Order: sequence, then structure tokens, then C-alpha cells
Amino acid sequence: MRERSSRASSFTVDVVLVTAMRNELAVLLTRSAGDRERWSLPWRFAQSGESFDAAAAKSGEEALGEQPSWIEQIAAFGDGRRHPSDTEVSVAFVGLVPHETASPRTGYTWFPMSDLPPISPRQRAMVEAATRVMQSRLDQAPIAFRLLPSTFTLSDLQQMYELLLGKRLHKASFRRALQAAWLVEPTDEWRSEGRGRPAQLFRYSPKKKRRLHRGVRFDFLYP
Amino acid sequence: MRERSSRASSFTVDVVLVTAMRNELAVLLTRSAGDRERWSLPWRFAQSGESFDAAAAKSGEEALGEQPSWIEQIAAFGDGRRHPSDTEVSVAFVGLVPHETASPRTGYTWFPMSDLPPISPRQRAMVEAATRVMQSRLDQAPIAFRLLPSTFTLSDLQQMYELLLGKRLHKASFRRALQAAWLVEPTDEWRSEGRGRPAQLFRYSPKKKRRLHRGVRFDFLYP
DNA sequence: GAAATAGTGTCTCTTAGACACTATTTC
DNA sequence: GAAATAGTGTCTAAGAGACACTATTTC
Repeated sequence: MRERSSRASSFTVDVVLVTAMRNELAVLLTRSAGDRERWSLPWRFAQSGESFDAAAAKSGEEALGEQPSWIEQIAAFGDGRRHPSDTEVSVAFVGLVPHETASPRTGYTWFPMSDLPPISPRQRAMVEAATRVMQSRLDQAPIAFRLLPSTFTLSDLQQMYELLLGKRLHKASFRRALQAAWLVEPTDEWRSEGRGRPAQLFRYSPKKKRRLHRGVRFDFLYP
Repeated sequence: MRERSSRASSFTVDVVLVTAMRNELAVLLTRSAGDRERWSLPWRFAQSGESFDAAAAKSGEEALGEQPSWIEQIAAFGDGRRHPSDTEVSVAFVGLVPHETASPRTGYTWFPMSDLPPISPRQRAMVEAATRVMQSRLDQAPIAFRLLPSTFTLSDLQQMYELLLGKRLHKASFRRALQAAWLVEPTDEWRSEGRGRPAQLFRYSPKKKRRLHRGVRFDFLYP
């Protein structure tokens, strides 16, 4: 039987914590342990006996004081690209955080995804892979909902989808599709945002077995 | 600087090689190195300086004499589940092979996915994750085409999609959608399959920039 | 009142699926 | 001819997007 005690391993678990700030996605970085001038994703050495998911969740909690609302493994990164740990392998996770509850602990800072400071090449690849994972899961998992607080307006939700998809959506169509999917229910609260008519608040509350008889889709181009 | 020479690592690269045999998916297994009574996915110890993809492709080539037509990382598996190597971590890949060219080397055997012999729990999890990855990528990557030989009939293609989706598709709709996607082109060959009218052979040949303005999809159910 | 935002009704055009048909082979 | 498979034309119903409208707020 192998040793299962808790010792440092030769690989790391990294987490790409993502939130939405002012109509753009942001990533949480901290000062790199090795070189305090450089920034880094939160990461830790894997401990034997601890699952990757647990390690990633722990990193998230350490950075934010609470666990991300959604977490998923991206991939293992083991090419020769540099990483602050100097290990050869890192397992990367993406974690989503609603911005309202996302107050980073000291030493952690949100950076807009379009304007990150220099980070190690391996972690740069993780951030890029994280955005691809989020986009590809967008219609299969409640990504947008996990970036929003527990109650939100339909305009909030639509803006989040527009941000994640990178394109404008049609308001009436968006609401029709949402209604057909039985994913949200109205609360009896309304939010007034300064000017304009107040909007009703909704909560994520997936109700029905989706019927889900769509045809085939050929949404690819590359060999 | 770390050592980058080629030495055995403390983790493995495993590959779930998949093909389609007689209307069901099949996985390639070999006798386990440790216990010749048990079966196992092809795997190898990771070598420093060699990328995961290269290691997985090499495993595939070793088993089949040629590289899989499509390969993608599934995930790193690092829970406590048992693996023939007794390492704590394995990086799993899924590789697709057209059945016509898939003649396994000695010691390797195709098993129908619905009736696998006992394999280690970690590798069992890899096989299950592989099917999920294939299904979720089905409309974003040419999964079905990579399981078919270089030329195929439209009925072949539809049957492959039906197998991967686990449901019947409408013939006319399928062909209309395929035509709109500009993914195949006809050859001047026809195949007679015994009784019935011969079918024209097509080849995968993605042509156009997809226009790709679909609306939002809420195809999920779980929180 | 104007401006801004929320929310809805209706039209049209596209498309998925149903149905039915024609076409070409083996038996 | 019957049976089997390939391939297509047409109708219909559902859905996406455009457009225009109503509703409710702040200024």
C-alpha cells in the first residue's frame, strides 16, 4: 500500500477565479510567492490524500473568504511552460464568483481579463483555457447564473450572457427562450436603478425536465 | 533550473481509445502490466520533457500502429481511486479511431463500451468521462467524422450521430442541416450494400466560414 | 413634458420534423 | 413484381429576430 500521508507533491493545483466587473470579466491574481514583483494565479502544492477539487476550493476560499459558486477542472498543464512553482505539472480549475460577494482578501486583486499583468506562461495558458471552457459550457451549465448574485433582473442576466458570448442578444427572444426553459422564478422584489422603470428581481430555480429535442448542430469549422 | 532529462515521473498518461463497431462504441483495452488477469487502458509513465499529448499519441500508436484521428485531454484524475500504476495522478486522453483502420496490435482488444471487463476504478472513471466529453463536443468538433473512414455515406454519418446522441434523427432534416453547414462534399464513388439502392460516398471537407448566429440555448437542468 | 429603462404583442422568415413520394438496387 | 435502402419535395408548426408598442420610473 502506498503512503497516503499529507506531504508536498511535485505538482500544483491552480485556480482561475473569475467574476464580472462593470461589463467585463476579471481574474483574481496575487503577488507571486517566488518573485514579489510578478503576479500569479492562486495555487498550492497538491497534498496526497486531498482531491484536486478540494485543493482548488480551498485556494478559492483562502483568496475570497468563501467558496466559489461553481468550480470545474480545466485540464492538466504539463508542457514545458514556466510556472512559479517550478513543478512540471499543474492541474487548473476555473471558479466562478458573483461580483457582489467577491471581496478579495489582502494581497489579492481583480484584474480585467483584457488587461492582465505579466504572469507565467503556464498560468497565461490556464486563463485562456478557462475562458474557452466557460464559453463552451455556457449552454450546458448555469455559468451566467453563477456569476450573478442570488437575485437579479432579467436585464442583468441578458447582459451577462452578452458578455460571455461577446455579442448582443435580442431582448424579446432572450426572454422567450428563458421562459421556455423554466430556469428562473420571479421574486416579489423590484429594483430601481435610478432612472427608468424598476425591474423585477428573479432567482435561479430550474424547474422542469427539459424536453430537449433539438436537432443536430454542426457548429464547427476546423478539421 | 529544474532537471529536464527523460526520467520516469510519479504520474501516468492514459488514453481511452474509442471506435464504433457494429452500431456501438468500443474501447481498446490490454492486459494489465501488474496483474495479467485484469484489463487496463493503455497508459505510460509521463517522461519529463515530453508533452502529455505526445505521450498519449505515442500510446495510441503503440496500440494501433497509427495515431488516432483525433485526440483531446479529458482531465487529470487524482482522487484516491486505484490505478494499475499505483501512482496518485493520471492524465487521461480520449482518442478516436475509424473502425476500418483500427486493427489493434497483439495484446490489445476492443470491448463494447456497454460491456467492459473489470478495470481499475480510476480508469473506469476515465471511460465514463470520455463518453461525456465526446457527447459534449459533438456539435463543436467533428467527432462523428473522426470515427468514420475518409469516405462514407450520409446514412453512415447519420447512424454515427444517432449512436453518439443515443437517439434517432430525421433523415431529411439531418441532410438539410448538413448541407447548410458545408461540411461534406460528394465523391464520384458509390457503394452498394447488398440490397437497396447504392449510396453516394462523401468526404469530410469543411468549406465555409459558418455564419453561426444562433440564439442563446439553455440546455441545462441541474444547479 | 422628455429621457431612460422594463416588459410585451405581433409579424415574418427560417427551420425542424412529418409525410409522402421517387429512384435504384437485390431477390 | 416485392422488399429494401437512398434521396427529395412539400406542408406545418415552432422559434428567432425585427419592430413597435405600452408601462413605469427620474429629471
